[in-house]
Amino acid sequence: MKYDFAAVEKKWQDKWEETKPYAAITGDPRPKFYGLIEFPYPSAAGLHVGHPRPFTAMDIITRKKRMDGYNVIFPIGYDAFGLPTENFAIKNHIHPSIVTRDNIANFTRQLKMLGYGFDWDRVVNTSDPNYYKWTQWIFLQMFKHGLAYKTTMPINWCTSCKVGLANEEVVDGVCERCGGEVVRKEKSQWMLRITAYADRLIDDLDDLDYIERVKIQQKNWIGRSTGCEVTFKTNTPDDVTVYTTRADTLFGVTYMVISPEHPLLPKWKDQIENWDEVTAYQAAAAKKSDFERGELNKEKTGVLLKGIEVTNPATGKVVPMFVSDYVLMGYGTGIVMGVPGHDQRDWEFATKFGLPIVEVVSGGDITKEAFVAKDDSAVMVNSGFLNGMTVREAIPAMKKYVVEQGYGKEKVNYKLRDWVFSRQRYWGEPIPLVNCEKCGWVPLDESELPLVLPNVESYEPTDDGESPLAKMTDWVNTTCPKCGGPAKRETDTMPNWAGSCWYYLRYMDPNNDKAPFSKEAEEYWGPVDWYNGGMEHTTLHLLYSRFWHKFLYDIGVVHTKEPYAKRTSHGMILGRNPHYVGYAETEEEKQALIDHYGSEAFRTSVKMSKSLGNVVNPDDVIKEYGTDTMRVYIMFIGDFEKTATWSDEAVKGSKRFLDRCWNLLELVKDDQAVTPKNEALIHKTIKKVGDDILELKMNTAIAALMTLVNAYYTNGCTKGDLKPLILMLSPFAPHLAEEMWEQTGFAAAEGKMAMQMSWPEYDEKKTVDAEHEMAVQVNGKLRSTIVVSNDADEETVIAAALADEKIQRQMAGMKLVKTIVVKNRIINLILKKEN
RNA sequence: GCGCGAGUGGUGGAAUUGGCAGACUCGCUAGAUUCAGGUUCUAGUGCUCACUCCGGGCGUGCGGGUUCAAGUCCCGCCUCGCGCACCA
Repeated sequence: MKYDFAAVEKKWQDKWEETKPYAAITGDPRPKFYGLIEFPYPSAAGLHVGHPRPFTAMDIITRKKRMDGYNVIFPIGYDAFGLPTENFAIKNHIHPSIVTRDNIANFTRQLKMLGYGFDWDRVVNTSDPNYYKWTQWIFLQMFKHGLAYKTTMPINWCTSCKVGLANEEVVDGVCERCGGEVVRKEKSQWMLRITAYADRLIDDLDDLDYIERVKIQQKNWIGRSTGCEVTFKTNTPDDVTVYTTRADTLFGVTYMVISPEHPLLPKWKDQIENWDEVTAYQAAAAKKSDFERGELNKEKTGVLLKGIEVTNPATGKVVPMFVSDYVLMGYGTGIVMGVPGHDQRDWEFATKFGLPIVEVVSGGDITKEAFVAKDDSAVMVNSGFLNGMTVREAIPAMKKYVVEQGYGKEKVNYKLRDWVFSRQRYWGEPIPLVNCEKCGWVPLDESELPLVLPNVESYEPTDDGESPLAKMTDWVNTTCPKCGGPAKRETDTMPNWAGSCWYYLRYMDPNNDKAPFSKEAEEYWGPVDWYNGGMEHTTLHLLYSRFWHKFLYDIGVVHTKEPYAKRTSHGMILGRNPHYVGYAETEEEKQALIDHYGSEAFRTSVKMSKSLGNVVNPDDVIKEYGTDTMRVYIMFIGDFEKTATWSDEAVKGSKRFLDRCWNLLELVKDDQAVTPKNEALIHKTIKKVGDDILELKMNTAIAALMTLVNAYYTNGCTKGDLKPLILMLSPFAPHLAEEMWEQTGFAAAEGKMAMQMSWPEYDEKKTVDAEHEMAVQVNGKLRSTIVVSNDADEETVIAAALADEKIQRQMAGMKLVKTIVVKNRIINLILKKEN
């Protein structure tokens, strides 16, 4: 009887739809387990093969957890606001809400087809007013607590999307989403004060079970550094303050540099003798994009500020000041002390402008390059009272001196900037604030929420940088909730990251219309026990939502400091590179590819993309092989954390494995006892598969199941053998497992589906074979193997090894000088020539 | 440049504390089953020398080292991927 996957999968999916075995029960006495995957953005293209990798993995984990007796919540939803939908809507003249509705319907169909154990009664949609009402509510709480503020600042403006971007959304100087050119534009923007949480976002990582590279990346992104500010006197009415982490090098300062955007420059206009030259430099710097300015290895530029003198507080010496764009206005104080002996950038600048280079830390050759000591045990020279100290000692000594003398203070700095929270686009949450001439920015009353996104005629973005909502004068003109006077609504919308900051909380109580979620639900389900998602969200969504959660904790809305107890990450699924030179059939084709693509063509696999024609559609795979095959293959493809390349060929192996499982039904003996020859392997497999699932090693778990099935074919198979196999198969291939469970009569006997059974138990003692094969080495080289009983002592084992025929041959003319025995593994005999 | 990770057969990838390298796949070879096979089953498959048999040598990016024993540990390199990037 051939396995009819299409009919069987449909049958069980219908049954699950009807009986809802995946419903999560708030308040249930069983221990809870909250497994979370990043909810998809419902694009018009539908699900691609990248989605099933993390989804299937968490589906398997949550199924295993259910079998271990947990009350599991495994929810799904849609991150539905955002630019691609809006752009698609504009292009096809369909309203974004319609596009979203259709895309969600398609995603839902595909996700159901994959047989995931989601609780479909908890679906959330961030663009639903019942949802974004609470996104707006949280924003208002932030506003009331001073964490949201409006300011005019240069922002990253994507010329193609016509929208402002957060720093995190600019990659290699272009828009992360569309690759469009990003320029600087002065705009009045809503900002969220994420920097107020910088320390906690770093420090609280220590107690979390996140994979290390996520922690490291977040720490690096926040970029905390501890140093001090030092104030220098000038010959102007203004002192200048610099930030440095290397206070120990203060004696090595030979010049100062100020950023071209620094507000002190215009103040000094009359005192700067070469003002024309300076303004010309400022103009040139302003023209460059951030990306150009940041490009390394380019030659340093700058202009001496003639007439400005700065006094080094440590030495009392007067040094010149320059303006140069290698100093950033956005970090530190916008003014830097130049220590060319011990900072490579300063060294390059000083070399170019012929400035003196002083050695204050010994150990390098500062005529060739700056000496930046790798460890802090280098010794100070030419540094007054610091002489003879190590760098390690000198830094605090100088800090102390600076503070005591009143020259400055200790200071912590961060690379993290506040979060640009406005978008000049239509398809996002309206910001629930109005601007009153008298009262300024006033929040809507909470009873007014949700502030619904109005229907507009034209939601196309504008070149002037105003939101499409700005044209809706009826909607924009309103009254002030405070004084009743005329006021205007904010017309920018929130970024698409807003809705995803708290969706995991809404899942706990998705239909609540009195609060974002009930206290009981949050106290029962929180925090998320295991969250899997892409590395690309580490410094975006993951950081943002930790920030929001901490704020909610501070105002008493949630009971945990952190939203996610554990975070893992999956690797990308790549497609075959059709331009890989090795795939070319003729020499001419090969040459043409090399000429045309250069080194790029040498990669065997690349990101899937429509233009390359290497996109794999899950629908097609499921149609040809079935859902269970898709699930097993995407897990078997390789190490979960690493990138993997899709192979149509290899899918067959998973299909064949499932067919072999099914075909066991034809040879199974109607006997509830376990076949003795299979017993140890069954116990070993139960242990291994169970452990592997919870370590995300699905590939080796499946390999172990394959080994077990192969053994059944060799040793024979009873119903007693089949039972644990079906149960172990159930998280991976739930449809096949249920069908086999039913066909073998277990379903009737147990009165439950396989997925509702307990995970099979194993006996540690029975995982050990009665006999072991041991390797016998002579002088470290494998020469033979012997079989010994499990409890054989060392003497017996050595005796057996020496009695072995092959070993006997090795022994001729040799004497035994030493033996090493590793229990159940290896015997190493050290032989020497007999003289 | 800095940070993180990875280099293992024709292929994807396995290998607890250092303990038989290549589990499990795909592919390939041979045989069986089948009207047929893009089905199924059985056996084989790192390279190489010897193949009548016993067997020998070499093998985890490169070069050294520690050890009875190294894919795994140490030192020095190379290559690739990802992240950050003038952060003072």
